[in-house]
Formats: sequence, C-alpha cells, structure tokens
Amino acid sequence: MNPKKQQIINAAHHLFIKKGYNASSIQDILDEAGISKGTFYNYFTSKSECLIALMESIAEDIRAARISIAFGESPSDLELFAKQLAIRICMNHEKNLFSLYESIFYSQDEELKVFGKSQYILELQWLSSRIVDLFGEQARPYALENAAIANGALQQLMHVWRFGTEQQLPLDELTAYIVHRMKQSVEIQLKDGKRFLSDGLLAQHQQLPTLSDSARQLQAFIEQAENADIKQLLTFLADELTAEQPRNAVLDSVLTSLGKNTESEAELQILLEQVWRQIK
Amino acid sequence: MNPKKQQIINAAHHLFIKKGYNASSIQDILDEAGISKGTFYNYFTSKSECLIALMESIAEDIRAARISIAFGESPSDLELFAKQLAIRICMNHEKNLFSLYESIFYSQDEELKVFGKSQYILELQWLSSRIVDLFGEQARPYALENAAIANGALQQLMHVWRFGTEQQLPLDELTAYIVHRMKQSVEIQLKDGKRFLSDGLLAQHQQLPTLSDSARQLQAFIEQAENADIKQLLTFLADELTAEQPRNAVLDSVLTSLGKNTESEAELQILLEQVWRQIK
DNA sequence: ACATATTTTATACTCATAGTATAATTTTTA
DNA sequence: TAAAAATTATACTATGAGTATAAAATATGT
Repeated sequence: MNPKKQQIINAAHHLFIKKGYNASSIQDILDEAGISKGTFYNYFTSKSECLIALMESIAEDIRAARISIAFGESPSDLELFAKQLAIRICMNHEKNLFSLYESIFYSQDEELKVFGKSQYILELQWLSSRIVDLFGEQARPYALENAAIANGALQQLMHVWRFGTEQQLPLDELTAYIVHRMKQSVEIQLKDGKRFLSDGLLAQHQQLPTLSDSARQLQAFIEQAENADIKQLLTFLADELTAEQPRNAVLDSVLTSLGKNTESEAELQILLEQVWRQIK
Repeated sequence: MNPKKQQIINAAHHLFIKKGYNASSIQDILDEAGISKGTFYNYFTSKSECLIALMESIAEDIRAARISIAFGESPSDLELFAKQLAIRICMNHEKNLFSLYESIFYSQDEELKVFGKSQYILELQWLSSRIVDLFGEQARPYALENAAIANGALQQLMHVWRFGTEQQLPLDELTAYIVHRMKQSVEIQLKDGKRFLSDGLLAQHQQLPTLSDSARQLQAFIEQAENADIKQLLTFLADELTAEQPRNAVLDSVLTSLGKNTESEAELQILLEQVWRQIK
C-alpha cells in the first residue's frame, strides 16, 4: 500500500471513530492527515471510496487474525469458532466501527451499498462454511440459516447490552452462548429437518477444491513472493500438497508460520485457510 | 394533526420511499408538498425532526393494527403473535422504511439516535411482554433475550432472502418459523435455565397495573373524547372494570369496537391493550 | 363585514462543504 | 541533473441547510 494512501486511511480511520463518518468532512480528513485536497483526490474519488478502502483493510485484519488463531487447531473445535466470532466483534468494537458497517448497509451511496452487501455475504459464507466444519456435511442445509441467525443474535444481544448497562460486554461469554444456541439449533434441525432458508440461496453450490487445485493456485503467489523465507515456505507447501502422502503435521506448522505473517495479501490468506480446511 | 403538517409528512414519506432519506433534500420535500420553505420551518426545525414525526405516525399505525387484530383473541395464541410480528414487517416493507429505521440507528444526528433507541426499546418491551403472555410468567427471565434474538433473526433472514432471491418474501411462513424457534428456545431454557441477558436489563421491573388503575386512567380519555359513541364505550368500559364481576365477554366486544377505531390516540390504544391483557 | 392575528409565500441572504481546475513547488526516478 | 510524478496552495463552481423578512393570503372573533 502506498504510504501516502495509508496515511490518509489512518487519518480517516481516526476521524471516523472520533466523529463518525457523516460528520467528518473531507476537509477534516485533509487536516487530520496533513495533506492537501489534491492529494486526497489523487487517491480517492470520494469520501465513500476512502471509507471502502478503510473497511477493506480492517476486513483483512479480521481475516488474518481469525486464520492465525485457527492453524494448529481443529476446524471442528467449537471454542475456536467462538474465539473467531469474538475477533470480529472485538476488532470492530475496539475500532468503533459498528456504526460504519451498519450505516453503510442502507446508505444512499450505491457504491457503498454494493460494498456493504458483498462484505455481508462474505461473512455469512464464512460462517456457513465454519458451521459445516463444526457439525459436518449433514449440517450444510442448515448452515446459511444458522449463520444468519447467529449473526442477528450477536448484533441484537450487543445492542441490548449497550442500551441496558454501562458494564463492559462479556464478549467471550456472549460468543460461547451464541455457539451454544447454534449447537442446539443444529441438533434439533438435524432431527426435525425444519428450516426457513435453503442453503443454496446465496451462492450456487461451490464445489470443494482439491489439494492439487490449491497447489496450483499457490504457484502464482510463489512467483510474486518478495520475501525469500515466505517463498521457501510456499514452495514447500505446494510440493508437499502434491506428494503421495502429505505430512499433515508439517503442513500445519508451516501454515501456522505463514498465518502469523501479516504481510501477506488477502487472497493468499484465503487460500491458506482453504488448505487448512483441506488437510483436517 | 394539523393538515399542513400532515401534508408535509405525506410528501416526505413519499420522497423518502422513492429516493431515500439522505438523498432527499429539504427543497425536494418543499416541491413535493407544494409549499414554501417558511412553512416547512414553521412545523419542523430540521429534516430529521420531520423524519421523526413520520416514523412516529407509522409506529402508531403498527400499534393500532396489532391491537385491532388482538381483541377477541387469546394473548397466548401463537398464531396471533406471528400475525402481529408480520404487521411490522409488512407495514415497513410496504412503506419501504427499513432503510430509515436502520440508518437512524447509527445516525450522527443525536436527536434521531435517541429517537431510534427509544423506538427499539419499545419494540423489545412489547415483544417481551407478549412472550410472557405466550409462555407464562415463568418465561419472564428469558423474555427479553428471546425478544432480541427473534428480532435479530427476523431482520437477518429477511436480508438474506432479499439478497438471495427475487421472489416475494413468504412473510407468514417466516414469522411462523420465528415463533416456532422461539417456542423451542423458551422450552429449552425453562429446563436448563441458560441465558445471556437478564430480563431486567432494559427497565426496572414494571409492576402490573390493576383493573382499577386502568379504569382511573380511562377517566382522562373519557373527558376529552370528542366522538359521542366513543365516549359512551369508554364510559361503559370504565364502569365495567370497577364492577364486582366484570363481564369479560362484553368487555372484549367493546374493546374490539374501540380497537377498530383508528382515530384514537396512541396513549389510549396502549391503555386499551393493557386492559385486553388484564381481562384475559 | 371588518379589523386583527396567523399562516404562507417569495426572495434573498449566509455558511458549510463537495468536487474541479490549475499553476507553482517539491520529491522521485532514471 | 533533467524529466516525470506527486504534492501544494488557491481559487473556483455548485449544492443545499438554515435564517431573515416583507408582502400576500387566510383564518378568527366580534
């Protein structure tokens, strides 16, 4: 990321937290970042584009944090899932960004709306796939619905907590509770088969990529890798994935090292998470 | 309501649906309503105050509709509750007002935010009290939590539906499903006692008013009643409530007549609903 | 019917902010 | 060190919120 662009995003971030998005004028951002108008419009065509860049960078942080705590653990670990849920809340809370996410959703700005929608769908799809990790393939028909409901429950319980008390939200307790309810719900649904949403509603059934698919995708990243250590790790990963009998324990440790590295781009992280799922 | 004020609200309503709140300028409202700027500022000090007036009038419509389908039915009827849930969705949807409600929530406008919060709390309190109606006093500790979660589930399932398909939302199916899940949840909680929110979080335990409380409150409305028929019905109601043995069937039918009358003010409607609960 | 009070209109004004344009200056790069 | 790119300062246009006010229209009480 261009450092000037990053500087603007940081300033915007700071301001949006302090005064909110709507209340921050572009002039405020210029002052905060100590740049002139021309520079701003050199990198962004509008305030909303700047917001999108900010939110994208935060989404990447969340993804990285979720992945970095996952490697070395089992994808079907309920506690891990609860922690991953907490990460989003925690990061957004810490950065006071709920306001942004929610105000975007129904914004009048078409570009923002589309962006918000895509972020939302990504989150639900991530949740859904994790639910399948947790409860097995049989839970797939109920995954999207439970993802949506868990999302709603999280949001609402947080609202009510915020309105009802000054106390600090007990986040781990909340996410554990959400996971507990989700488990109950899925178990009941596996018995009675009742649901409202069909699982294929948001996307045509995306078929699971194979290990060699992942290895092939890795090649692209190996070529453009700048850091030699990372290149080495990625190359090892790609080789090992195509081996007769991939040594999962070694793969896991390599993934963990790579996951801790926050430099890597979003696409690579997503690919690494895919590999993590595959080898479990 | 002053007809000019109503005319402005109607114009704003129309515009907000067509173009959204933020995208509608005050000038647009003036043009739509065919009035001049001075008149607008005679009734409202800002656009957001106009929005609040609009939303208040819609909230009143929702309340009235919910009450009018309730009289004559049992408060513990799950299907009635599902229908009452559908009313809010339906009215907002029809009027395309979800955008408004949700954008208000995190608006930068302090006045709007406070209003949105109070509306939200009112809705949760209504839901909570209905949950107690449905599942008995024993469900009270879990009422607020289930109200919040049902609210979140409704919202999220609607979002996903909207994003995933062009088809018309099967509203009755959705509300029935929400009620079904709520029933399961409450039943489980009555056994295992698990919950996240305490029921008293939003308000100190409000003690139930007695029939004679209601009768006393009715007096005020009787005095200011303009329509003779309504005055007659209210007077009968107040007398009957203080009788040794109120004839519930008659009360119910009188309530039904009064409930159908949409002229009555919000406070009266709330009082009537309270009476309806008391006599069941 | 008339005088008075009120509501409404038309218009012009201030102020804040988004976004454009451009020439001058600074920094980077080759 | 010269050319290219980025940055700045500044001025400009346009839009929209909100205020002010005098004139016109309407309502109200007697």
